[in-house]
Amino acid sequence: MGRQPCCDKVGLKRGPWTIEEDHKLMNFILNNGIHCWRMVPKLAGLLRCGKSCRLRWINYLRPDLKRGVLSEAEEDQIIQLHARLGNRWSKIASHFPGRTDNEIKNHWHTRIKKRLKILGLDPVTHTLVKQKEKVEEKIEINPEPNSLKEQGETREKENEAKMGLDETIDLLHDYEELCGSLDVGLWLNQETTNSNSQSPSLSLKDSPNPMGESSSMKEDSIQKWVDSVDSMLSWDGFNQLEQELLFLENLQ
DNA sequence: AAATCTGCCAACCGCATGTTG
DNA sequence: ACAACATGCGGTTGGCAGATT
Repeated sequence: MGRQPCCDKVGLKRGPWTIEEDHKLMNFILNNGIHCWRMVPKLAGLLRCGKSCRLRWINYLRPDLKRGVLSEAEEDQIIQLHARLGNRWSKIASHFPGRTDNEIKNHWHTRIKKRLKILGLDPVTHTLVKQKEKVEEKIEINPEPNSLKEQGETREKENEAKMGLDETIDLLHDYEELCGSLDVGLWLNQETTNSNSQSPSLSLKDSPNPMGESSSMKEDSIQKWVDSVDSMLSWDGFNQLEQELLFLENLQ
């Protein structure tokens, strides 16, 4: 026979995590580490399944998380990596210490996809779509204006479309500069082959990181964190959580 | 001021893969 | 070798906040 089930899901809490739950989970992990996620909620006194605890820790509570919006440089690197790796968010996230796959995935769907569309690029294949036709369609909205007002509106639309085109060309140029030296076409071909065969050649260990970050650097930073777990009990975020919890307790 | 729309993000769900007995 | 389970991953969704009508 195999192992025991992960969780029975009956009577388990779902939805947003409270400060108190965060505090319990973080306190438990900092004191005991992670050996088995199934046991974590039970031992930490949480009415959550292990999966939910794991997700909360990885995406929100981990002390090595980098907060704040992604920089333009990070965004550019995500585009490069996506061209190369596709939707393998965890692989992409591994190039950004302190960033989570969920964060990068969300950022991709909310920001980067739009940016690529403006560039006239297909976010999936990273290839050009017929941008010029789109602009011409926009100009053709009202081909024969009758009144002066309509003529003015038409001119406005034309200018808007032309400005959009100029902006797009600039952005496209940037994109070419960004990806040109990286031979996206070659990557795409490699990736098509590799994704079919699940080749390990794209793993962090084997492929050099274009930004010069290595998996050993990441491991090193994690090791530093592990080494300093004791002092973590006084780190800022944790203190803040503790204060918030005390505040809530005082309210009750 | 209220209603509606839009963007964002945390969290969930289900599947794939790895691990254990 | 196989079944049962744990873990990791990517897709999707629900709900909140701010913007717009």
